[in-house]
Amino acid sequence: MKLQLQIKMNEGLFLRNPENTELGRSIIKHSIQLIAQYGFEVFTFKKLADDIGTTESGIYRYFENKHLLLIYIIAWYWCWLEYQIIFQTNNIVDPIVKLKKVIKLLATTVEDDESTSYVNESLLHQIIISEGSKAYLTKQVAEDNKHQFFKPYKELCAVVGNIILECSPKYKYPRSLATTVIEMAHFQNFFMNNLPSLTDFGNNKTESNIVLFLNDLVFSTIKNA
Amino acid sequence: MKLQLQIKMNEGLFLRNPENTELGRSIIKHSIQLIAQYGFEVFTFKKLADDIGTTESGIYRYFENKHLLLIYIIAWYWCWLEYQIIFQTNNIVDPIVKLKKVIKLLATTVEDDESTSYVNESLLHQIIISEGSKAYLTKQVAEDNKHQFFKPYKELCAVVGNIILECSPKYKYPRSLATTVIEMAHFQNFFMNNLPSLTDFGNNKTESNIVLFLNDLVFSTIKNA
DNA sequence: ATAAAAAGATAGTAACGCTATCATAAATAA
DNA sequence: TTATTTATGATAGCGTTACTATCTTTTTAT
Repeated sequence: MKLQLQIKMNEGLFLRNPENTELGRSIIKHSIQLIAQYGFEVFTFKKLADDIGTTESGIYRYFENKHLLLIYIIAWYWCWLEYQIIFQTNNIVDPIVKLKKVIKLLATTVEDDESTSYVNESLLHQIIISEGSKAYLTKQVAEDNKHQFFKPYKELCAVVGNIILECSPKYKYPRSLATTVIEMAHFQNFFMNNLPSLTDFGNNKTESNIVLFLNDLVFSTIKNA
Repeated sequence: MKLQLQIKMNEGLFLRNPENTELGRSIIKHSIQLIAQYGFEVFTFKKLADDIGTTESGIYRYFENKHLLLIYIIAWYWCWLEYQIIFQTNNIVDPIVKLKKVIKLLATTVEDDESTSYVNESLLHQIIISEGSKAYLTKQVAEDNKHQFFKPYKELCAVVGNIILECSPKYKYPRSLATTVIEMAHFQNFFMNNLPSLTDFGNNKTESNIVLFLNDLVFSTIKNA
């Protein structure tokens, strides 16, 4: 059995749906590669066009600008991750086991998902770590938010927040703790690999250490409620 | 008595020391205003030059590019904040009281410091919230780190981490917890004001709520060690 | 076979991110 | 005081970025 996973994206993010055409899928695939390689600031539509073997105008028919393309691929990742979390925690009764699983999924590099042919989740995970917050840390955040561009991220936070509440119904800050865990799953990873003295993982740079840190943080906090 | 606070900045950040000349101080002052107003992406040296009443070449004599200027003003803020923390926690014996004071300083909007004439700390605090992580979330982070551009941030984290250790000598992740508190002091603020459903402060958007959240997070965690 | 949709090709434009040069004004040293 | 460095101002130029526009060719659906 081979299933294809389709994610329904917000229509305001693109001019033409990239999932429907060969060129569109190519844009997604190559933009993930190039943003991971160059970083978002250095990435341009010209480079993307050259890499694909098309022209800038070809890209502009799909995305208004590179900021919306970034939001698109990041939103895609949050959708995909939420699905992973729901799928992988399904049938787990104990909310504590569930929350541990979620933390592990958040803080661990993903393997490339075969059911999404033109998306490399592993590269995308790297992009989330280095570029993720650039999606909303802008002056247009209110405008973008009105268009619901951050809904997938919000939904993921809601899912994580609800599991936190299952574990500890009296805890007062489930959503802020959820965003803390999600952001720190990525920031601690970035710091560990780039500015290790900001972390306690300098001697042993493994993701499992980040998981241990986050587990300790979360469960100490909610136990205390 | 009127003291002038001088902060010794890393010489690699500038071509000509902006603190030593009228134009240099004007560049710092106006860049803080403009970055706060436009956001870093939209901010340009041309706009800065027009705002000051000089030319682009004037700016380029002080800073190689806008990225280094951003790092400069952010590093300046971390230096200033570390000084504030050391000053304001001086003579406090109880490390728990000290740590609470630190969290408050991190998460609360500062008033403009009179002893630093050309820097508006309140605007700078806004810049830290919205643009702070853009200083290091780049592909040049290793290069910039070699030049010690992030030393002030690291030092601040070390100071906070040490106070955490004073409170709880057995706690295993003092530095990661320090970066978590510092980053979340700013991210929760950004979320509260721009994407409030990511936090638990939607009904009552005050910084004191963020302080309460962070206090609960930190003290639950280290108590548990 | 025909129409519609998608892609390719090319051109153009304002702004951005610089570098270079030359003139002038202000501070300082001989 | 004169000479000289140092800082600033003014202008020009260049390759790239971030688009917009138009026209042609190819692919796909009816």
